[in-house]
Amino acid sequence: MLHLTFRQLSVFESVARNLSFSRAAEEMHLTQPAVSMQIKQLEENIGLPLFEQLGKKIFLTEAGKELYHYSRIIAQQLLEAESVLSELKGLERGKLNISVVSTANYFAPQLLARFCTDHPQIKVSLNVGNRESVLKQLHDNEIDLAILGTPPEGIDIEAYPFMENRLVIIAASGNPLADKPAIPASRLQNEIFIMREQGSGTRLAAEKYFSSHSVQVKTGMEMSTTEAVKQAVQAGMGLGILSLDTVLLEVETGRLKVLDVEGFPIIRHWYLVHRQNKRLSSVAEAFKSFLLRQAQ
Amino acid sequence: MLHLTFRQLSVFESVARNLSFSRAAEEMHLTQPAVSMQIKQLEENIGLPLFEQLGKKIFLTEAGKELYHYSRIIAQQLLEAESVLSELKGLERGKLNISVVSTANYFAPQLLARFCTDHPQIKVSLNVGNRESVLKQLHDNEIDLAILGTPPEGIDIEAYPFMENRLVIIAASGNPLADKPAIPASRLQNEIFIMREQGSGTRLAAEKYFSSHSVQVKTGMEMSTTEAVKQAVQAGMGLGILSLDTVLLEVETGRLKVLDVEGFPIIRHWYLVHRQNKRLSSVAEAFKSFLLRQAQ
DNA sequence: TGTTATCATCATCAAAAGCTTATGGTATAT
DNA sequence: ATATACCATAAGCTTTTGATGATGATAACA
Repeated sequence: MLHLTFRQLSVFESVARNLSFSRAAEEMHLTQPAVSMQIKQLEENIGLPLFEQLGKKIFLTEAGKELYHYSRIIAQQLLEAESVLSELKGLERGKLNISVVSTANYFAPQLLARFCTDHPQIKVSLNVGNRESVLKQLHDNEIDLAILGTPPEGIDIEAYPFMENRLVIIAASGNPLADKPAIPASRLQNEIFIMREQGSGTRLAAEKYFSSHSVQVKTGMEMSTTEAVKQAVQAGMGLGILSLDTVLLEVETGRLKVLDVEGFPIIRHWYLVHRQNKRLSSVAEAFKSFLLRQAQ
Repeated sequence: MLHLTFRQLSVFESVARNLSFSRAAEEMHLTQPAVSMQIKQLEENIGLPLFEQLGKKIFLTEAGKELYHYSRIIAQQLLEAESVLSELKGLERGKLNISVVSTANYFAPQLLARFCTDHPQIKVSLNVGNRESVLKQLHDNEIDLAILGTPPEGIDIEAYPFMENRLVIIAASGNPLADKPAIPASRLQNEIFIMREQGSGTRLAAEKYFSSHSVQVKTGMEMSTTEAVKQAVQAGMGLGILSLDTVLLEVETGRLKVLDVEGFPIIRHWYLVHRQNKRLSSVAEAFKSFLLRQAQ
């Protein structure tokens, strides 16, 4: 196996370029014997002469020419690596791997878009999934950051709230409760609620509300997506509890109504989450502080 | 400037491939702390973490992935360089730069062809020129070897005779001297000779012959090429003195006759020549000994 | 012919590179 | 809860590396 050193190669490159040991020595701020020694060692390593001296002049041997070729390629690659890495050090380049729960998909893209405008060279990989799959990705270290409505229990996690997550009760615009002010919790007794599936953060919060207000509601209908809940509510099949963020558009256009129920909106938060001890890339770090600035 | 070592890179490559410090240590016959230290130094050099540890597992950071990419390219180039150089060490590859004086062009190609048959991978650059230009190339170190009829005077040269160079007097087939046996030197008195230009080795030898045999000949016609001399002689314009090697074909077909003159053929030699202290490539060395074997 | 430019060699020294062993911390698995 | 698998860190040692300055040899140059 060839055991060269970068030092040897770069000295060699200089000598080959200048076709002079002395010039190379000057260029590298060395004495001439130092250069001679490096070249000698290199030649011993390789087992072939690289230069030949005829009179005052030196020439590259065939082997020297070949090595010069490779040493330039290698130097080139090193330079390139250096520049890529130093870009990575700053914020000029890099990739942000982030996953968000599907509910967050209603606002996360805008946030990312704003971030990308500030850092145009950055690549983003945004994953949308249900809570479970996002947590798995986090655990498998496939992503740098995640956005969740409820930080997971595991101690291995750091979670930062960065935005309010207002849960509201929505109804179709034709619902009798629509536009009624100050609806008491008890009025919800026996109402039909379209819910997300078991395990969703929103659902947990809703159930906590119902039990703490001692209200029994009918929760037979389970939808696996927020969109399905909205559709069902809009069709008048019952009431829904959702993040305000996910229904902004429908409320604005009057297709859905937000009910003014006692104890609502339930104010929760969106959390930016990453594994503890995770060494965030500078990009991820930047996005994190970008989001946390939003918190104020 | 990035100051990496190949050691660091190769250890890094192993760790990145195994995604384990301990496996890499085994693979490289090192202890695990040794690996840790190499990686740590590498990370310090670069200024970025290359791995992150989450629990038992380690992962490449973004920077690590980039560096892995480059380290593989560089390793690849090194391997390639290694193989090219080791081929150069043997006789599998390489280039032979040789120049011959134009006269030698009548036999040099055959010699080269035979040599190439034995070493098919070798590239040959054959240059044909007059003596002056060949000597200049030798001096400028543009060629490894040269073939000359007369070794130059300079002390800076090594010359090896390897083949007889018989100078003969030729005449057109209709010449009255043709086929006469044992022509005395005096018979040449006042004959017209077609000669090569001043400075050619052949001409020098011829003039030496004439003066030592006290013969005056007419040497008005100077030709700059051997071919021109042959044509002129064939046309009956006079006699010529040339290397036997250059007229073999014409003698065989009867177009030219070799005269049986006293003191002829003048036996000289073809010389293989290179600069003193020249570090011959293994190919050149091989060709040299190939030619010298011909000498026997 | 002497002067100059250029590379090789030698003796010597300081710095660093590179290891190993021992030990410690932490997350995972049992 | 304990054991295990991993990596980090520290101390100490040897070897290698990289340089320097002095000196020498040789070929080109003037």
